[in-house]
Amino acid sequence: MIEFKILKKSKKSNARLGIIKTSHGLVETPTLVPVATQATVKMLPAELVNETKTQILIVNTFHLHLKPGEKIVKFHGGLHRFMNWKKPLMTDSGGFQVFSLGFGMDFGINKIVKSKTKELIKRGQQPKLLKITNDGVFFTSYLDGQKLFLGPKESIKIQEALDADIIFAFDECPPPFANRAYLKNSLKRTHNWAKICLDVKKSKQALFGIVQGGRYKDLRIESAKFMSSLPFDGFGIGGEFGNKKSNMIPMLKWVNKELPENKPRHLLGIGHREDILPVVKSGIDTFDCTLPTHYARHGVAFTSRGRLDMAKSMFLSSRIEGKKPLDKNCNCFVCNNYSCGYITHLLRAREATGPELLTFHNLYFFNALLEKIRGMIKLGKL
RNA sequence: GCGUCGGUGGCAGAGUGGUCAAUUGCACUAGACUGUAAAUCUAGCGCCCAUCGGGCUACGUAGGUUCGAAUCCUACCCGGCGCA
Repeated sequence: MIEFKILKKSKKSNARLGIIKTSHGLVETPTLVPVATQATVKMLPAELVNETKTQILIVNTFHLHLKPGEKIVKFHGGLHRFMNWKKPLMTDSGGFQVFSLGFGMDFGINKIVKSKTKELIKRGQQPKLLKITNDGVFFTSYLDGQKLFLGPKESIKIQEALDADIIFAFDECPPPFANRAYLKNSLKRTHNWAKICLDVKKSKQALFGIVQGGRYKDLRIESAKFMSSLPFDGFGIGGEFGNKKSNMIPMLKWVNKELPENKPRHLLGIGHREDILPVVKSGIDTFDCTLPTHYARHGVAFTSRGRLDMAKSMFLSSRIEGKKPLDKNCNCFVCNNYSCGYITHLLRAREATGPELLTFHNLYFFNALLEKIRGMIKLGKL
């Protein structure tokens, strides 16, 4: 069970300041939900994640089902105890893997397609490594080739065993350039699965339904209305947003307009630095993104002076750059204690501490930013 | 001194008469990454012009054999090892 309270609604935008109350504590919204796919934020022990101002994490059902299996997690007392995370948790349903291990992999594409692409994927078309049916999805495990099946029932059962505070309905995250017929069919399936998820769930966990519909306004609105009509505790907004990222904000506005105001809205898998403000202004309460942690491992630091590729030799040798912290406006222990030059050295020497420090900083940076945004909403400035 | 093995691009290390500007790894440079198959992937990496491509100089040094040599021969220089 969760409770959602809106503390303030902006007059300048659709932004809202809120609190999600769970049995593991409060989540002040809007907030980033860092990603802990395999029950860990890569590179950081839970104690350190806790010090990045992180309020809630999202863990992945698909990955934990494969390894170590939900029974093991349950044996250890559920996710919170297993991973020593005392604050709130979400689990994703595995729906994203329908895309990322399916068409995403086949075509080497991401959710947001930047180049102009013709509609490639037609109704009935199937990805190579998995088969999508009306009941669910047959996966071929990338770990050992074993066949496994994940549908709404299976996903909910696994998520119940994992025991996060908030769980998501099993959906299909459709590929960015599926044609309308494909998307319509996929949406029907996702809607059907949403009802099954609600029927099957026995636990007291909060269940969020996921709005899909691709880049089509009518499908998005239809999906938002459909999900709103069901007794979900909150909503996720997922999928692709067309060939241009600029389509995303209008889409969020269509959808958020239809969703009930008193329930939390989670945007799935979005969170570049420049996306955050418009997303919050559109009325999103929470959003998860691998960006801060993922890019950290690739040597990228997010700072108040922009995105820095810390592996570049200039940070090592430049007298000015080299001695500075990553971000003089940041108050994290990395910025308080370490220089750019040192971090660059660690990255180039392939020392794990490099990505570790960047992961910490990036999470702190994003969380501090959201804290600031919450402050602005409170003061009526946003 | 004699014998022997070897000297290849920033490094390591393939190639051992044409398909070699030279496999591969590292390093370096650039790019990508948004519900994580991701501490990953892609590309470039002798010099010069260039769109495909073309030209030049290169495999210790100097000669030679050959239509053609990083690859064979000779001498020299340098290094490892063995024997004096």
